[in-house]
Amino acid sequence: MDENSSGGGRLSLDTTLASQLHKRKQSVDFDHFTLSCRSSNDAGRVAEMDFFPVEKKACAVAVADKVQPASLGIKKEDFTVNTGLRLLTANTGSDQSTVDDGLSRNEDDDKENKNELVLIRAELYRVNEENQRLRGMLNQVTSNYNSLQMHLVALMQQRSQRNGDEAAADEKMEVKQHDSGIPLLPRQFMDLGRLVGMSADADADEPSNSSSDRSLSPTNNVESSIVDYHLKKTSSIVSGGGRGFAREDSPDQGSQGWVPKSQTKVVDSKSPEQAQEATMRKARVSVRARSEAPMITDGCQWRKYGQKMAKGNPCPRAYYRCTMATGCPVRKQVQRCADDRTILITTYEGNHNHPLPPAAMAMASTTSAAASMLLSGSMSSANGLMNSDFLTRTMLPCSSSMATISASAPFPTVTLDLTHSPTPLQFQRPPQSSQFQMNFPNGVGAGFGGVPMQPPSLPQVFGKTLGSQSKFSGLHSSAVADAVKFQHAIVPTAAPPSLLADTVSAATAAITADPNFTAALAAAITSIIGSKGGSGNQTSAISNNSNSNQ
DNA sequence: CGGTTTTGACCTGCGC
DNA sequence: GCGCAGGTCAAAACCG
Repeated sequence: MDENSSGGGRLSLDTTLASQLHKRKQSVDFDHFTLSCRSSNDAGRVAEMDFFPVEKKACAVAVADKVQPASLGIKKEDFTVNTGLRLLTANTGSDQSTVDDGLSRNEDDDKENKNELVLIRAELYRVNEENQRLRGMLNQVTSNYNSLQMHLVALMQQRSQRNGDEAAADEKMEVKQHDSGIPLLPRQFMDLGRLVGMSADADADEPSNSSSDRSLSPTNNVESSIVDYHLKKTSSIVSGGGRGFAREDSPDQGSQGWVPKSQTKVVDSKSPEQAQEATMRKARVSVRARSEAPMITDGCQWRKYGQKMAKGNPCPRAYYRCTMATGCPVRKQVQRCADDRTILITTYEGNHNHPLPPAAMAMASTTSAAASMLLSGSMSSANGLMNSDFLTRTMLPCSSSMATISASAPFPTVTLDLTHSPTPLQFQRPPQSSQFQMNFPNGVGAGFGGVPMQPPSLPQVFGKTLGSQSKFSGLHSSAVADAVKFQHAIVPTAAPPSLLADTVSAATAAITADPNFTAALAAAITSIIGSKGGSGNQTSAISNNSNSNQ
């Protein structure tokens, strides 16, 4: 746990506070608003920055409104406003001017100031509460929307099952559309989008976990709910078991943790179709990132349990198991790219069966979300089978983050390629660390740096964009594809609130993960303002980056 | 001394 | 059935 997070939490500030300060005639220069933050483990060190640049004043207020103390991992009692403001507001005005006015008057002013301070605190607290209440309402609405959407999907699936020829007809239509130059959405992708929405829905439907609750007490509820949704949905098909990297197919196994090989054999009585289904669900999330370090920092504790020379790669592949809780089924493989040794490929599988620290939440929820997205896609086509001939491709010039969804058997894999175009949110750890931090460019799925993302992160981002905002420039059908690659680029026209929240969260991730607070915060603000403006840089792409490892 | 890493052996699935 | 490759086990070595 990075203790800096508590210091960073004092960023929280809103318009009420600003107006109160204005009333007090403290000439707070918002053009050069200096905010101080004291790190609890770094006493005396004050990080300062020009918090509200002139041209972004308006946005800055919104930003301050969006930066939830809860999302920063701080408690309400840490919500001290006076510390930073008093110290470093450039021209503190009355407080200091009273020095010459005599002692009694000074005391009166002090009392008055204290009273006002109490009021400000109360107001701030109230606004914060209201903010969280609104978030809860938003969650509720989203939940309702998603459940309706789920109903719709279910109905549509029933319909498509009734009509066996529908799939063929759809393909014909798609080809027809393609010929006519209309951007079209392959059937699988439409289903994928919808079901991804359902993933987020499963998350949102979790009754006892409002967003505020989750943000205050980070657990793995997010990811488990997302993935459990799919696992529950397929539990009648998937009998679990199997061998190797993905043994935790069934939720029961997942919750019980690591199951010895001998025990997994018992449940291995399934038909070939079921076996195929099970295989399809061994989803992995692979992360490609440039690093000289042997391993990326994802907030979890890992124990190496094996190393192998993989075929076609001179670099050995290392196998790690999560050791944050006994029996945690999560594993990861780490290997350097054969083509470019500076690229580190980390492949995650499984879901944590224990509470995660904020630092681990980000990666866990992201990988889990990506996996669930993949699983959604794999089971979403009408017959529950992946059509390996679909190859959809769109590469947009502004896309800076890359993700490949490879559904090639036996392990469908989402590859997140972070080796392109570094962004403001990408911070390197200081040299003394043997590991490094990374973030999704533009905050999409961000949070690898080690701080909680807002719960419905990746699935929501992908789901929404896949479902409603994506534009396919073309459809390419290939019968010789040895690996199924869905390629998809997304250009949101405006950042949805959840995305913005994710961005903020990602920004806080960077802040708490990186000692260079000022730069991190600047990057965060830039990121947020960029997404608020809907300038189109909130771009996510699922593209064809072949993972040589998979 | 307990936890982690190393490394060779072993197991299983898959293709031929 | 055989060989190969991926993945895991577990004993030994290592480390703080």
